Amino acid sequence: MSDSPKARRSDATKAAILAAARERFGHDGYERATIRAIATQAEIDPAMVMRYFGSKEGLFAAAAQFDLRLPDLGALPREEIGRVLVGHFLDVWESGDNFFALLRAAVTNEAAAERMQQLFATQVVPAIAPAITDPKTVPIRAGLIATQMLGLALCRYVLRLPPVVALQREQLIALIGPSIQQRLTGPLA
Amino acid sequence: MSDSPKARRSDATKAAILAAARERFGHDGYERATIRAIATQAEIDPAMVMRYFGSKEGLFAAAAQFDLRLPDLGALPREEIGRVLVGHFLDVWESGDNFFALLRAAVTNEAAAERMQQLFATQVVPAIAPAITDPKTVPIRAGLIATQMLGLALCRYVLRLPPVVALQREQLIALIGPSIQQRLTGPLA
DNA sequence: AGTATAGGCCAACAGCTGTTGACAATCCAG
DNA sequence: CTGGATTGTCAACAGCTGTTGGCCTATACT
Repeated sequence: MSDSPKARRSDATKAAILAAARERFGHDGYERATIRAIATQAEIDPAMVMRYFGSKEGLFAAAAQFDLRLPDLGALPREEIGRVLVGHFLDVWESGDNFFALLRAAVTNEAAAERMQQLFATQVVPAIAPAITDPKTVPIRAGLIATQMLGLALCRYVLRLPPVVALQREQLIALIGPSIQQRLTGPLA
Repeated sequence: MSDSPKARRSDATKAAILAAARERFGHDGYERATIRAIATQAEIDPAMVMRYFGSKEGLFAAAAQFDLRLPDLGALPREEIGRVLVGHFLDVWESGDNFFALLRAAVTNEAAAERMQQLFATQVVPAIAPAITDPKTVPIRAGLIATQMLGLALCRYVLRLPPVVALQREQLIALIGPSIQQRLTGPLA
């Protein structure tokens, strides 16, 4: 409540646009999500989107800033880290933040893919680092964990492979948690 | 050479269109790959695409039929199956077949996602089955393997996360092969 | 009060999209 | 050679896209 110079009246509109944008981008992907559809859902005029965000790319850049809110792994019992991580990722995907917007867009849009790389480098790698003894192996371990977690999200929420959809939260944690744990604290090969 | 009634002269054109379609769909995704761009690359008129494939959807359906050519896992030493599978998947992704066309499209296109489910059910599950002792666990094990392998392709070839790109073929086989092996022959949880 | 300014809407633009139909060229059987 | 079918080209369509500038209204400041 200190870093906001003035509470402009348009902030509510901006927020509505951003919320609608995350939903449309997440549901339709970057190309099929039209500014007109986003504006209609936000109950404003398409021209407002251009006024506040400059262009469709600008809107996406603003809508694709996410905070994974990864927990402090150093404060956890070492054997539980894997399971906690899996549970946390499931929470993120099933939250209303529409993380799908970034994933769906990153697959067909170069700029979105770069944003995904940034998110990996600035949030995933640092969060995972304290759980790993040999600092040199941090990027590789983080990368391998990303393949498993993003692959899970891809198969479960995007492609909806039936056996992966059928698994319940607790089963997923029990099945994948140990694998993640292995990537963190086990030998690399 | 028996099921082809006549070798029509247009078969070459059809093949050129399909090749160009796989490349454009794979590089740009379903929405951004335009019929005009595909036709230009195939050096024919856009109208030919409509004549031979009916619509853009029809073209994609024809272009998105892939054969993973999965090896007979029953003929392999049990301990090598994981590594062989990882190597084979890397081959598939790096082959000229543009399997990316299906993956990229499946993320933003519902019909393509269903095709991916079909491919999983008709090729991956049956191929993996002979390596698994308890038949009841086949779909779950196949699903978990899919999350790891598709996640690897996503992070390495689509998102291009630097640590995952940096790993070489042999390293990937050494790192991920045992995990796949575990999913196949190890205990489920 | 009056006025500058921010918030919002409308209509229109140029460009691209998938798709279509009419027309020309080539091939092949009789 | 003749006639029909197969290949191919061209131009155009209706619709949708991101984006723009003008215009009106309501708020906030002096």
